[in-house]
Amino acid sequence: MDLTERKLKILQAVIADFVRTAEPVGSRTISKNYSLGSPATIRNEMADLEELGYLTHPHTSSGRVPSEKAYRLYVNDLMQKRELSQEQKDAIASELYQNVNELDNLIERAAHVLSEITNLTAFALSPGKEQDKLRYINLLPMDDYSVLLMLVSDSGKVSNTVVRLKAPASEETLRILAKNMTYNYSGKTLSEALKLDIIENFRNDAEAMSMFENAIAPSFIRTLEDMLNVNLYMDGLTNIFALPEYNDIEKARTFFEMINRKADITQKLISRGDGVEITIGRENQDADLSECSVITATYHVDGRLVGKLGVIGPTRMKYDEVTSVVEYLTDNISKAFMLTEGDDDDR
Amino acid sequence: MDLTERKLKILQAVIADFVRTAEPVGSRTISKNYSLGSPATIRNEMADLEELGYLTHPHTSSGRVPSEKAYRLYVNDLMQKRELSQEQKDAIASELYQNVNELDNLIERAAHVLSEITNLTAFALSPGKEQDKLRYINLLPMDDYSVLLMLVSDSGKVSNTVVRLKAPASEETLRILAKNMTYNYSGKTLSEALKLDIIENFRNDAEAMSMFENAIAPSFIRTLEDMLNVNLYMDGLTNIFALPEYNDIEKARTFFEMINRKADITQKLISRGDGVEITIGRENQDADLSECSVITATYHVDGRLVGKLGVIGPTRMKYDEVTSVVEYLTDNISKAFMLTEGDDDDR
DNA sequence: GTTAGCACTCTTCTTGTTTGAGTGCTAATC
DNA sequence: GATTAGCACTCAAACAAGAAGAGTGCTAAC
Repeated sequence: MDLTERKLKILQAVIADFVRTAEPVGSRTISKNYSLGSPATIRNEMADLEELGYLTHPHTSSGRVPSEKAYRLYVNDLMQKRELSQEQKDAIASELYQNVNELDNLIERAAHVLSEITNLTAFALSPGKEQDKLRYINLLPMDDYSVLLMLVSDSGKVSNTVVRLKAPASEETLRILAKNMTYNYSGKTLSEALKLDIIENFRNDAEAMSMFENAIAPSFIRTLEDMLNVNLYMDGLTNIFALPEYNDIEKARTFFEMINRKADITQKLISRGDGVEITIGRENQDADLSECSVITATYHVDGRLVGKLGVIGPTRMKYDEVTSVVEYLTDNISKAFMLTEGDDDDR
Repeated sequence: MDLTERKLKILQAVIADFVRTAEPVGSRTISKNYSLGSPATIRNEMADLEELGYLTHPHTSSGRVPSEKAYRLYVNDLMQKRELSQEQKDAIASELYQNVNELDNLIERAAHVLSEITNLTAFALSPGKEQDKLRYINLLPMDDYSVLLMLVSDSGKVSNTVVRLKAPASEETLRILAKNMTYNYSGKTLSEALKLDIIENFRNDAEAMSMFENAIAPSFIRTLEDMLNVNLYMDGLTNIFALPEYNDIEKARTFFEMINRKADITQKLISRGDGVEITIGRENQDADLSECSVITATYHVDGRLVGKLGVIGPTRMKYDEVTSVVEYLTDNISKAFMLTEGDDDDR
């Protein structure tokens, strides 16, 4: 089912025009702007392309619109990587190469600049921390009845919980507890720590044991889970208002409601493949995404922490440009993280 | 300019009907549903009310719509506090009385339940930390060239930054630095700490001094600022799609764009009065808010930490109900915070 | 002071018409 | 045999005219 040279060119022209204008593309337009033959010839070719499933017809007397199959062909075989413009690179640099307190902060900025450049809705997932190891555990007295439980992992992720006690704890007890917890958990990965039988280790100290069991342990688990949580950042939600696809208030509404189910989105993102992945229209399974395309890529930090970022938009999108930007961004996140930290020295 | 009893009743009826239906209210409707006289009488009264500025006329042959002045009168003099329904109380309880790691978490939930109950866009501002005192300062070695700077305030707020060093630091140096910082800053409020001349204190230790000046100090300031930041939580953004006021895509767009300028919103909220504050339409100053009403209230935690929460919606809103809910919520946040923490013991 | 009646206004809905972009097909042309 | 000109046909979108309906303001009667 190989397409002739001309058919490919016409298909590409239709895609290019439609992506730009969002209007069905007629034979006249193609004939005028690309020298591929007369309108009649183009029409014949288009009819063939339609029969092959690459183009569709909103109604008898309108121009052609690329099908998902056409976009897929374009993405797989036709499109070429684009070099980013200097402005785009600058925008990314000035957004990423700032001082950040936390890696999450950087990820958030990445989503921001991504949405600005692509004019689409962007999102980024903070790195999964499964492989993080506990590095520091402390119990800090706040007042008589409350203690701050603090955990730090070796990637610098900090999580903490205020624990309420039924009875005041002596500083000594807290010190022992913290020391004991450090001894038992430090160096373990977060997921390992969650699995250990945490009570076992305090058999020989009744007071510590009781406090640990009743108050600390549940908070400890909760804090570990909190550290494991990945965060989803989104930006550019209002960009869709500029798209004719979402001129219909109902469409806009469904989009926002879909994008608001953060847990779903997170899940969907996590389960996507590594590297750049493009899913078009109904390839996305989800009915709410059946008219959208999603482009994601995986970034690495330290060669160990791994997260995802990408955009979501109508199937009519600049696949070449967006793919290039997403790829460029993921390549630069790790670098940016190292550098921005280094910057502190120069302040 | 005192209104007669009947005029007041008619005005109230118009408001009630318009709030419910979003359609201009005609004299027939009022006459039918409230026994206040014949349509003709009502019409005469309405004409008077219009002259007095309480009602307006979209066009000659349509019913009346309450003006901002009418809503203001209603809010000030006519409306009565409503007792929350049991379901509403339950919804709030089940949302607030959960385990939370941080106060911010609770605030976020408050915004969530507020938007669910009112069907409007809700927001909540985490407490200002100006009065928080530094309780704990530590420097934790991560690897040879990076150190985790960690600050804890007495309200349990934790903030941290990974600091990159140019030269490796001995544990001893870090210990001394941390001790020194603790000595100098512990017990100071965050704002005080920001103002102190932080270099002065290390005159007598060249190595510590140099490291502090070059690497730690800037991060220290940044971390303090980070702790002082208030967070803005929003929920129920998509609720506006259900409102006829936002059937127009342009209106929806402006709303979202306005709500997306988080810094502006935060600023605007902070500058609002204490207690319950209601601003109607153009009372909000901001042009983007000229067709909205905003209801906010202040909550307290520990009698010291203070934040705000509220809703934003069209001027046509259930002022009585929303006010009651907002008030009820702020009253319960402090209680909930204490209780949820106590719950840990029972786990 | 209140109300019935009626002419009038203005929006909204429906229906019909026009316009224009674009197709498919046939026949002529290269 | 592929390409192109020509033409009839289709359909959406834009526009206009008319009908329906809700509601008003005013006058005159109660």
